[in-house]
Amino acid sequence: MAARTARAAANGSAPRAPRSQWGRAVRRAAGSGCRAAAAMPECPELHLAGRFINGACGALVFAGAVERSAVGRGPEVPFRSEAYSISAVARGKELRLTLSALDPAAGPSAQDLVFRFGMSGSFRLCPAAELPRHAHLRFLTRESPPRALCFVDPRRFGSWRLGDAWQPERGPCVVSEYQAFRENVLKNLDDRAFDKPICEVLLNQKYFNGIGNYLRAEILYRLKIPPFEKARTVLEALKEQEQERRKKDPSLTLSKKVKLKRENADLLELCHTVPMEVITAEKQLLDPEHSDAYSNFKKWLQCYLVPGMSSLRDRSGRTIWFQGEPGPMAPKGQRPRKTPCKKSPQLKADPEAPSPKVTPRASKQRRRAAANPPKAEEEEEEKEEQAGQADRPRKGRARGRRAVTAAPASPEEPLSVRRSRRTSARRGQGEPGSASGFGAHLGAVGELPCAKGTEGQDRSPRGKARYPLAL
DNA sequence: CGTCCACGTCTAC
DNA sequence: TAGACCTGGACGG
Repeated sequence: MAARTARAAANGSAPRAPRSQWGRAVRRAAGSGCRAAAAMPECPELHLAGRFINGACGALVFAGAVERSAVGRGPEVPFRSEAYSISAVARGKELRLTLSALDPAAGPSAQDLVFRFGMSGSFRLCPAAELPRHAHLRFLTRESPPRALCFVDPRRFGSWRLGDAWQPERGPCVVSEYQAFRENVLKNLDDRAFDKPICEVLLNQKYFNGIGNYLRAEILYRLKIPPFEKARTVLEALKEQEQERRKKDPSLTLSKKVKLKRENADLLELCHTVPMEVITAEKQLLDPEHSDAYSNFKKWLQCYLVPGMSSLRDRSGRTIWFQGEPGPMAPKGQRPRKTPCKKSPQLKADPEAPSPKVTPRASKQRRRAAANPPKAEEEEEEKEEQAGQADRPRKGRARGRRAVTAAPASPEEPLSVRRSRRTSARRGQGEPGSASGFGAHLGAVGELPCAKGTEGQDRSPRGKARYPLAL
């Protein structure tokens, strides 16, 4: 596709195609008797996982013990019952499962678990005989060919803990506790946390529980807020706006107020409504009939991973996608990378490259620490029978599923690769295996609440800055 | 085959 | 504020 050829064009620095683990997981699940809650773990996905579990498992009866893989990053679950049900509720980037014995007289009556999904966690319901790889926690149904509700997490950054407590440091959920979330932010603007650029603060789960990397880009993009504007500046302004609005309101009818509010949503409101769009839209994504989940999601994205947008590394090394000015607190020494617009490569010698020019070195390096002791191979999965007791046998390469590459048996090979990240080493977009690239066939989207309006191509309307601050 | 990148926390200098 | 923690897909050579 054009975007791909455009690749090296621009600055020779276009971010690479989206790694579609997500789409893959969904498609794979759809094709194999598995039902899946989509992964892309930010709060919409956690909420959808909860909805998926309540919907797909609400009527199921589970039985026996909870199985854990040898490498899962969480404790054994000390619950066993001849018949129990499972329900779920999400809060920000956490998901709580409640296992409830149907006959409480017969043993432990309930057990709560709180999950975090890391970068790759998801839940799936599959035939127990066909467990997916990396199914680190499994709840088995009592049916005759049993099925398993699995917590699947290839990268194992996810985890679970026993008990019903949410992580105490995390703030109210942007989706399910909007008012509390809003107040928590506005009441604490003197916190040093808000000294940072808005794009970095949006990832602070103490205040923005549920926002992750794709949501922050989408939210800032909607308002055209420069990502490296100071957070307090942005949010204080919003406080005043709120009061202004309140003054004018009395004269308006309720429906007008509602309309006004929707059309002038501020940053904190968007922290609620943007994730809500995903939750609403993804009814289809969870629907196994809808094999098109991933491409629908891609079409929904207006900024994150979108060709034509700029990107920079923030101070924690995460890529922030945006359009227009990066803002005053942008890290120096990085050129904003512009991804090629899908059509013509026209290499605009990146017009806006505000200040930075110096040192082409990126600030963040991913190093491969040699700290990889020869890992004891783990079989995990199917038969890791005992091994349970061992407090933490982790650290293995989980090569489940025989087949392929049984992982080099060479414990040597410290893998101490130093990764120098050339700022320029990024490539083009394009999603092989998916007929529709970004921006293609927008007409087909149908129901997706695409605020952009589906005026066909052109994802970068470069238009109206809604950002109220003088810069 | 090697390199780069990814939806997120954590803890150790 | 660097890393560590992981797997795996895409791409370049």
